[in-house]
Amino acid sequence: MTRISLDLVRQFVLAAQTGNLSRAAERAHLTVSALSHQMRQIEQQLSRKLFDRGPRGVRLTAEGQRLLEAVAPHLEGLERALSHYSCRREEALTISTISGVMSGWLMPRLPGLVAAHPELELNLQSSSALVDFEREPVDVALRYGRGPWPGVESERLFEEWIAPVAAPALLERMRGADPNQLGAWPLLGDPSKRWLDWFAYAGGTPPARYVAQFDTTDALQRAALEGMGVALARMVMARPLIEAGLLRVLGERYLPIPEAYFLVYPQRSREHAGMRVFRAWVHAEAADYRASMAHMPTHSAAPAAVPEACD
Amino acid sequence: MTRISLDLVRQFVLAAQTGNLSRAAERAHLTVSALSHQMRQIEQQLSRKLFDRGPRGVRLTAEGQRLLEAVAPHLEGLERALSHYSCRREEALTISTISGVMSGWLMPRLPGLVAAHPELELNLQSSSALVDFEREPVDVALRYGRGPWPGVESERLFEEWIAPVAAPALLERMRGADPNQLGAWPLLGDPSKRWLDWFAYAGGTPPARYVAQFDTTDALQRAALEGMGVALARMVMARPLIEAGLLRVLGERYLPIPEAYFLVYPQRSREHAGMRVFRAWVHAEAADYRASMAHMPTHSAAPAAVPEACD
DNA sequence: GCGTCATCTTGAATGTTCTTCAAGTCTGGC
DNA sequence: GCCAGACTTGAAGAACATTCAAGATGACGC
Repeated sequence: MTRISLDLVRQFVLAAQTGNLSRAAERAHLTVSALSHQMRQIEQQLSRKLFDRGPRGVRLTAEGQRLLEAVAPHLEGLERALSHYSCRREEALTISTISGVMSGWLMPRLPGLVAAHPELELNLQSSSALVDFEREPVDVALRYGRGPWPGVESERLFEEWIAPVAAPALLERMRGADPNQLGAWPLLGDPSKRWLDWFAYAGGTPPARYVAQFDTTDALQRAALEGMGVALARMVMARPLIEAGLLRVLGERYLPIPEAYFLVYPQRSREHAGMRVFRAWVHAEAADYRASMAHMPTHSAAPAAVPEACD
Repeated sequence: MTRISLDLVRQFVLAAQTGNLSRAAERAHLTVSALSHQMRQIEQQLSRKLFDRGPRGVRLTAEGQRLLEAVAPHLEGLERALSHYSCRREEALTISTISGVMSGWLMPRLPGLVAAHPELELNLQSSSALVDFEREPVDVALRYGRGPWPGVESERLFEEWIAPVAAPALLERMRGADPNQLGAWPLLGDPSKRWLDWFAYAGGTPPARYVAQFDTTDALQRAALEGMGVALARMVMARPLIEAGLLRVLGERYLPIPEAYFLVYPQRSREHAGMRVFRAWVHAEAADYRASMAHMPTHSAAPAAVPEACD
């Protein structure tokens, strides 16, 4: 027995409840001819005559009535479930970024946006992988990398700097050590492998080994906060911690890296109600952030060997 | 928002419950590639990532899990409803014919078939319209007409005769009238308009008007039984009543007409389990019936003007 | 009985979607 | 590092869906 197409069943219910193929076809955005073919097809699949056709529309046969009663409640439940599921709140703007950027840059600034625009509804998501805008209900992402990326809009927001940071407790323990001779300090492995770049920039000898290796920036940062060692931190994430006194920068230098932060979104997001507001706000905040980072003592550094892109 | 295809939802549930696209594709009788495309499509339609793909199969994301839970019960209900509905009992042979033939010819003989073949399961349907074998779950029909009909097998069973019949009560009331002078009797209109043929065959003058007109043979027969008038009856239907004494033939003559009875069935019915048995039996019964009708006094008559075909 | 109208049907042509094929990617286990 | 299993991807071909145009049907009004 042939598998009955559920889409055909759906059309049958529509026709049955409308009682008129012409009107049902309109509702389905088809010609009456297409619907007529469909009804014939389902009758063939079921080997049953479901409608009596007449010049005043169609009437269900007894069997058609039975089928309608059997399937309509389930179909309704199914449609309702799908409707709930796929009904993204069009008014909520869905923003995605990695958790470090979320907590270190976006969240501290968001109260300003919410205060200025109470009508905005935001949906915030942390993710460690690049957003697939085709498959995921994300409207916009703050993405770290070298950009631009194909198929999406990529608007540069601000650069990134790295510097060695450590917890006050560690500094206390290493009281007599020279903060410019990092080779003698307990260093935490860098997920992005930038210690060599740092030593090339600042001079000195890299250590033969690190205290531990980490696969995410979050884990690295937590280890640094615990005083496990010196981390080569990204400023966008570390800066609030530094300003809070939870971490200290060793020395006075910051190394700019080729990666930057971008506002990334697919074409479809242009039409989103909150997109214009959010985008303008992010660019303004990024400009402020760039200005506040402008007093950093910097030199041009050689590009890092391995590019990394994260949302 | 695009309408979600229910057939895609069904495939999603299959893949989700199988937890492996390759095996699910086998179950769906597709290549894994087709299923992969489908899963991608539904993810796009819903703008959601439903699966995490891995080398050991697929795992539902949280959203995929939510969707599964939301739709699975309804889908199951729908599939069950459809399954019940479309599940013809393959072992039951569905036979259709008009009610007069059903009661006058088939039913009186069926006990013989059932006794000889207790394993047979029959589904009997009366219908006044020609069976549409494409749309209706009928395996075989006894059809009246001139045959053959396109798209189906048409096997001739036996001829048909007509004769004027009346109830004993009417005969009693018309005790002094000549049964060969029907023009003087109260005649019931014939649905097939054959009174003119009869008078051309038997002589005499048709009446200016009939007692009443009827749109079906059943109604005509009932009126005759009530003694309303003389009906021009078809023997296949009237004969049991005549043999029961409920109706009498006026005179000694029977007029053969061009229409006959056929066994009609679509190609697909050849494979039906009970078809061979039923078909052989019907042909044997038809042969017996033809033999029993062979002693009827008959002449060749002009063909009737309007052909009629009924199952 | 005839004409009109609304509705549905039908077959063929055209457009769209689905499936397969072939090549590729990814990951875990050895 | 290699291999196998599982899934992905784009293009080609197959299958299906829809439209178009002509036709059929039945109810209604004249």
